[in-house]
Amino acid sequence: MTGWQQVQQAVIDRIRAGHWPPGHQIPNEADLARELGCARATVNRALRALAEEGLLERRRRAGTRVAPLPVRQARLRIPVIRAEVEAAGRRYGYRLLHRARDPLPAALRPLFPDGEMLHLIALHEADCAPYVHEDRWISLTVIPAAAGADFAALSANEWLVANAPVSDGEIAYTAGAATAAEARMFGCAEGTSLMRADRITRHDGRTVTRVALTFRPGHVLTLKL
Amino acid sequence: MTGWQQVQQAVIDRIRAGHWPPGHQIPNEADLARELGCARATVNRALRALAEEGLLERRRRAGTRVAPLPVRQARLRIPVIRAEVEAAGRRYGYRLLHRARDPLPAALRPLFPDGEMLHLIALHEADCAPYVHEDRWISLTVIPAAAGADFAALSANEWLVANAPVSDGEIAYTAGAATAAEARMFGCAEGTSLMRADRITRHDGRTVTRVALTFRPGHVLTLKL
DNA sequence: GAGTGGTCTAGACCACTGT
DNA sequence: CAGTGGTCTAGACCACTCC
Repeated sequence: MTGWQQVQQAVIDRIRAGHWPPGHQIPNEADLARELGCARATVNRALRALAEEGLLERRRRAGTRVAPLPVRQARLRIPVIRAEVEAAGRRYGYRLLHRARDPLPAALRPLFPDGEMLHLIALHEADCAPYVHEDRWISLTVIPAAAGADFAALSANEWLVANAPVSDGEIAYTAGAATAAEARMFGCAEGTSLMRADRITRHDGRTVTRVALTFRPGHVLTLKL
Repeated sequence: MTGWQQVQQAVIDRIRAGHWPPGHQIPNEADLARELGCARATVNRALRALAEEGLLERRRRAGTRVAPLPVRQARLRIPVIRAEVEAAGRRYGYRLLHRARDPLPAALRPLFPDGEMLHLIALHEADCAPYVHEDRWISLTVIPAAAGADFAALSANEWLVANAPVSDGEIAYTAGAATAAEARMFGCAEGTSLMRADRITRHDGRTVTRVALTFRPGHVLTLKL
């Protein structure tokens, strides 16, 4: 009965009971281990998991504290669009609409200092209906192999997850009104609310790719707590 | 040079190099430890982290496989709205607009079988301008103490994180058009695109609270890969 | 039944950082 | 400088599950 999950529960219980209020420094690992009758490694495992969840804050030498404002975190599983469509039992389609070494718009200049870029525009379809519109820029300086990839056969996303080392990035979601062109494409009224995503992927501090996605009307973004 | 991060990198390198294609079963922990010259616990730590990231799939007896389609995951830190506003250097305001034991709408009936509910409507403000509109239902069966809480002084979210044990839940984001009432509240045109969130929080399989949030125009939802 | 990952232990050393 | 968490080790036992 000395599992790390029990240790975790014991800590949670004391926080909930008010014995350890927000901001309070809790005993160090060695003391907790002695008190709970387990090895320090077990306590470490339990506390590390709680810190990842945002319930605790840990710093060397400074010790472990109860987070002042417990920040809840949710996980978003970002599916490859093809998998998302097929999981819904619909037929996936992909059409490459544009591919060229276009000059980089000024707005994106800060992201890609080197400038040698590949520009792709594509449409993902579900049962032959437009599903997601994709406007992507890929740095040929960071990923030279992209110049020779056949993006008409395989979507850029799928090619990149298999061929590009990725370390970090961000996604920003916003709600926006459909332009006239988007309204035509999705068969909706101009001004309809659409979900947009702007995704930047980096490796070693250099931007690998930036993609602007526009989802069909009614798209739902689901996250698990 | 036998840290778990080095083990992790070694595994990633082999996957990238194509030695271990998607779906391939990789050597077991003991063999990998011997080959890389470290303890099995170190290999375990590395592989467990990669499995959490979605790059590997692990099952007892069946071994460890490279995920067929590496599902990238992003983390959303869900801030307490007050902290979000204050972090932007703006003054936070909170107004409780409605509080009553209203009858549960039929649409929400399946979520709360027991039916004794508290209904709250509130507005979060930044620099006196509407920031987020909140429409919340709290189960008094699951959280009886909520009946006596002073939600005029402290937002329901902050009260709940401090007083309600929470195990899991979901958030669903959508883009929608502003209703006439929302347009008046936010000072925007009717039909303006707004980000909405529908959040359900559970404990022990019972729904604790359900909240519908409507964000001011231009809200950006940012996630880190 | 046997092989795999999941976990625990006791001890040790290291890295960081507050004082 | 000293105290804390971060990590590694070698060994052990257990839980699950495929064969």
